[in-house]
Amino acid sequence: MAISKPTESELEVLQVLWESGPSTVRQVNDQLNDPQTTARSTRRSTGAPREVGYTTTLKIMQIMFEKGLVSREEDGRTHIYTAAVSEQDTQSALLQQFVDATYRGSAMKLVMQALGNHEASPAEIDEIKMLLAQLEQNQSNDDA
Amino acid sequence: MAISKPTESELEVLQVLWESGPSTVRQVNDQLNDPQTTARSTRRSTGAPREVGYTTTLKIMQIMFEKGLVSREEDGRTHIYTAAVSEQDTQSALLQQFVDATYRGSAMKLVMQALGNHEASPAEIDEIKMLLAQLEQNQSNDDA
DNA sequence: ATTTTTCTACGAAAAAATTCGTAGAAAGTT
DNA sequence: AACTTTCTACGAATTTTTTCGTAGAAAAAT
Repeated sequence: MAISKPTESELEVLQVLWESGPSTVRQVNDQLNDPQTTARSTRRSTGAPREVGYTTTLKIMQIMFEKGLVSREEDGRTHIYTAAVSEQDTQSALLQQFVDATYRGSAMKLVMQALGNHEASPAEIDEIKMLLAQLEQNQSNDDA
Repeated sequence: MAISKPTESELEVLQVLWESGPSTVRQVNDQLNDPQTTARSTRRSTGAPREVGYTTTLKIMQIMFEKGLVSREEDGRTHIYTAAVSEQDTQSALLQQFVDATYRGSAMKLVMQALGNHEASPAEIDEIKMLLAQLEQNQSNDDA
């Protein structure tokens, strides 16, 4: 089955779970409200860093549980939530949708723009070069 | 002022306007309902290719007009709509948000994944190499 | 000239996503 | 033991986005 697309809020929760590992609702909610945290980009950039209510986060995580995006385990009175979808797979799925919706399917256009916008470090550039070399390698193998 | 983030549907309309140029509501709606068209990826991939009603498209475009996402000109009884935001700028803005939301700000991770997933052609790889060379060039210039 | 089609405008229903209040149970505090 | 805090569950209000029905004017077709 395909990965059910998480909403914006659900993705924020997943980011926390991926980054911090299994967590309680309280821990996730604290992270979301922590202005230091790198996640919660959308909210952060939109002016006032509004507080997310605890029950709001709870509700979202309960919905995610129903959808199978997270699993949970009882620990006494509280629940410990764990991401049930991998970061890689989710990112891939979202990336595909994003490329289709925003770049009409042209992944290359996206790559070029991302590279152009981002100001890559030499190390990063080298990393990409290596990946490219690898891709070329595979290509000639396919021909043989 | 920052570009107001278009919704999914609004983006679909923009794609048509960017691709086909100034158009009437009728033309845009026809495009959206044309299964040949490359746009409307999200909808297409989601099972049945449901028809979008004319007044639905009309309404969306009217809202976009109010938001300033499109401009329009009267031509007799009908309106001819034109994208009021550039494809480049919009893509850049959306890309930024997407990178933040999905890759916690790491554009490189996105680039690597996009390249890995996509199966690039030799020509495309060359193009990227050139861009990389250019980026390196700029970098050494910065040092001087 | 009458009928049919094709527009826009408008409002509001429907659907999706987010937010939060309240209640009750369990744990922790004083 | 009484009080306060901290959980979950649940339902519902809010907000955002999408969809469409209806009305009336203009144009086109018969």
